[in-house]
Amino acid sequence: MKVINILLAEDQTMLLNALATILDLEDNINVVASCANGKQALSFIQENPALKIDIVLTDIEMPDMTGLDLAHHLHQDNFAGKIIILTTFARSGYLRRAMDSGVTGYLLKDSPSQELINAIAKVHQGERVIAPELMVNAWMEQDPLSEKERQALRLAKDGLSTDDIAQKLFLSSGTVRNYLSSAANKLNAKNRVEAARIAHQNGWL
Amino acid sequence: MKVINILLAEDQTMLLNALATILDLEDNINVVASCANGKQALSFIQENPALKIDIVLTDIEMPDMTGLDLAHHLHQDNFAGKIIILTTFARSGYLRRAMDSGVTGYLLKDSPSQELINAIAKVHQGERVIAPELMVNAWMEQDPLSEKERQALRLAKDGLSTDDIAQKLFLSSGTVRNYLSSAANKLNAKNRVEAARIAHQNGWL
DNA sequence: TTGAAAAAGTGACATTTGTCATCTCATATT
DNA sequence: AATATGAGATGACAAATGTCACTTTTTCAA
Repeated sequence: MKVINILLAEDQTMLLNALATILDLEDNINVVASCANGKQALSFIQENPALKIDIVLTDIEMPDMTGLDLAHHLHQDNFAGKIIILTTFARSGYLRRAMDSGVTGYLLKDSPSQELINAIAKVHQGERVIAPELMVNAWMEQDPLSEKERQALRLAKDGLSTDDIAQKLFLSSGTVRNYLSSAANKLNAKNRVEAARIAHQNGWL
Repeated sequence: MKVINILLAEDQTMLLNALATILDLEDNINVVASCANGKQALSFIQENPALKIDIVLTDIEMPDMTGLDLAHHLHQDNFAGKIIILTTFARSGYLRRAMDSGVTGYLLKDSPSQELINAIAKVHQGERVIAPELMVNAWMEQDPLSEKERQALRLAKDGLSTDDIAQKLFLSSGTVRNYLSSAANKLNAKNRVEAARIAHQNGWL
């Protein structure tokens, strides 16, 4: 029987350990590395070019380097294996970015662990596996925000004042207000706070 | 050897399944039930009074009923077993409420799975186990918010306007502004958004 | 190099939010 | 009955935010 070599990247140690254990219980799966973030995973892969890694299974939101950034880097390096994203969030923006980075599997942490095991087998055989929750509104509308609007929203989300945001972004406060106003407009929000919430929920921040 | 009977409550199915699997691998641990939220767990316990459950291991933030509410109910019902909280967040407000509900273990999902297994053994022997990250600022300052301030902040966090909040709480908009103002004051925040963020981070919402 | 587009800034005004002193009214206290 | 006490309301003002038309500056391709 062919063994599938897997690298894990997940910042929640409890889940990382638990996943490593249950995957290793499968006799056609071999966990070759457990990493706490994208940077660790990327380093490991680059420093062990001889090691055959069939699948990288990674979370998205992690410190140092996110799973999306990891996928992006691997894609550019022509990484030979497949990439599966395992995340809490059914955000269409995340899925889009994942697809753009050549990801072939996107599962939610809400699904049963057996589904992960099935997905690993399918992806290894060359299939795509996308959690059904995402297919629904996946191609809804894409991120309407400009980069500056995104940056301003990100700061506004934490309650920074217009002036504080202006300082951080090296912009005039008037410009910041313009950006936030247009962002709220694009997202049909009544104010910057609601706009930030909507953008965040869609994976646009 | 004495077997420890455990009930799990965790809304993230992947983690729930994985934890159930690795705990069942331990030969002195028996997972008697896996529940998706506090309500399910409470029902199961109430409907199976004959079943001996030594430990309830529960997440906090879950739909329908949180782990803190579950602990509160069990405490009032004089539940015979121990309760261990397993959560992502090191929020002092959560810990305080947990302690008030007779919880004897509080672990973070950031810690390795082996630590959970150790904690289960210790708690079963009557010890308390609190994640060290919590001890640091645990008794810092307690929740300074009034109930109305809390409610107002919760709504303000999502970007509701003063008037919207007033409607939902059946208060005049002036009163809402007073509450939000005094909340921001208590939390040393510059505005309602920052106040909501601080309160949320401390587990006060 | 020039001229259209994009990015950033300005100014004016309306609306919302923050602050605070004060008022009302129902509920306890004695 | 007299009086505290606290939740909620009000009004006035300051400050921040939202909106929009318009100007200036930068960028970059023809």
